[in-house]
Amino acid sequence: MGKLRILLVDDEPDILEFIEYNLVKEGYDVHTASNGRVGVEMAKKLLPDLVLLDVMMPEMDGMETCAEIRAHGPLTQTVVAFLTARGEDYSQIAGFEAGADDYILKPIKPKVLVSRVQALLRRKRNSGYVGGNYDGTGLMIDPERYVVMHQGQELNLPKKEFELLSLLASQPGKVFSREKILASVWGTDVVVGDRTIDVHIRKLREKLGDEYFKTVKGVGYKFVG
Amino acid sequence: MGKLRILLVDDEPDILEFIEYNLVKEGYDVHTASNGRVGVEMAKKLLPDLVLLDVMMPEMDGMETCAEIRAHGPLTQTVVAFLTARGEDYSQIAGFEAGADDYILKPIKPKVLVSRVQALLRRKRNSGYVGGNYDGTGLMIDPERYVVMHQGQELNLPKKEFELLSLLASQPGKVFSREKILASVWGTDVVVGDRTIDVHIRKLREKLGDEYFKTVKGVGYKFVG
DNA sequence: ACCACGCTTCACATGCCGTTAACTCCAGCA
DNA sequence: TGCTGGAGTTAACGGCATGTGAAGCGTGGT
Repeated sequence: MGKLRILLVDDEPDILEFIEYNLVKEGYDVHTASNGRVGVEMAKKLLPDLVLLDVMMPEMDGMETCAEIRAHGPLTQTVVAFLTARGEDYSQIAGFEAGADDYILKPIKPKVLVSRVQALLRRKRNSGYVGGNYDGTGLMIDPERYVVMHQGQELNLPKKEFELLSLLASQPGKVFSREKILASVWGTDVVVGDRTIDVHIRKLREKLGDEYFKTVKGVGYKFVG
Repeated sequence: MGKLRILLVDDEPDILEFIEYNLVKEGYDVHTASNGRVGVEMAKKLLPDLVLLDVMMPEMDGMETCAEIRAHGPLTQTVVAFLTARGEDYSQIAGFEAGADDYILKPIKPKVLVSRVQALLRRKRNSGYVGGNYDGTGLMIDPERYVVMHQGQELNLPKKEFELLSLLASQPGKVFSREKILASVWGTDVVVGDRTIDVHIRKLREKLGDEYFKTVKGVGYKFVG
């Protein structure tokens, strides 16, 4: 699981550079496009996790770009946010209707931008911080470092256990069927016995506590944060 | 379907009145509180769909209020958004970390406010489907998490009961024949005795209340929201 | 070569959940 | 009133999905 990819579309080079600088500094994989047309093409190839779109652009504006992105199947999981200048209130309205998930107000302040982006990506896939807080009671999964923080302890999990945990915790509360789990963690072509998943679940329960993993008989397992 | 309930918490009467006016006009069921403490109490009773929280409040600020709301089980489905004045940038950061779903910038413009609120509630509605209504007496079935919310309580139903409930509640008022129920929940090839459906219906009646399930003698059962 | 570790499998235990059977209840009908 | 058929109720049974401990098996490091 690599860095989170962000696609940035704006026609003003200064803004592109400014935002890119701040997001790269935070460890994101940032790509840029200077107009909507190119943006859509790049989005289709990159499959970014987040697209930041300037509303005001020549040739193809943010709304239109957003609509095209929304219309492309593989990008349904992508979060789209608008960059908009103060006073363009109607942009906000139309933007939400066009399927935007959020908008960020210009002029952009680095801290706000980063916080907003983090919140959006967290909302998309909770793979980052699970359990809601940093105060030790929760669970924090770091897919980049392959490390789990639990009650202030750094825990190194074996590959399969980590991937299983990541999957379940990516959408807390959601039930994953054994089928889905197998397909996602083991791959569709691998064949393993019935009890394999149970055993891994048990190991996670041993290491992290019983309360995190709920069995839904006949259906699958779910992670409860 | 009842009106969507919104709880508004702010210490400035002018703002309360202004926002309330605009939201009531849109058909929402708006309640107000003038400080965080009262807000939390009201939220627990009302189980609103959306809470709008001013960040700057005496006694108990928005962040704290949000944390308390987030900590209350029955309110997990509730969307929380902050109202914040321009320039309070750090509020935004802390706000997202405190579990807010969005924040709305002051000064508030009616159209933006309404658009924002609609977007938030739409996002909420997409997360689970409802058999019945939002007004607390209702029932919310979440197929993804395999749970049923009932009177603010999270209910875990066994597989067959859940599927039976899902089927009946998918079209409230419609009568499903025993034949159809068997075909849908049990499958066409499985053969079970006459009383099996009755028993499951009874279990649902025990857990959710008699009033939801109406028997139509000689025909089948129907769910009444 | 040995050990440690991670992944899988096996054999058995456990307990929930679905089903059934044997009733009772109720309404319609003659 | 008694008969009849459909539905409600209850408890008990037993299967099967899952839990569990231990034992294989391959691999990579020392």
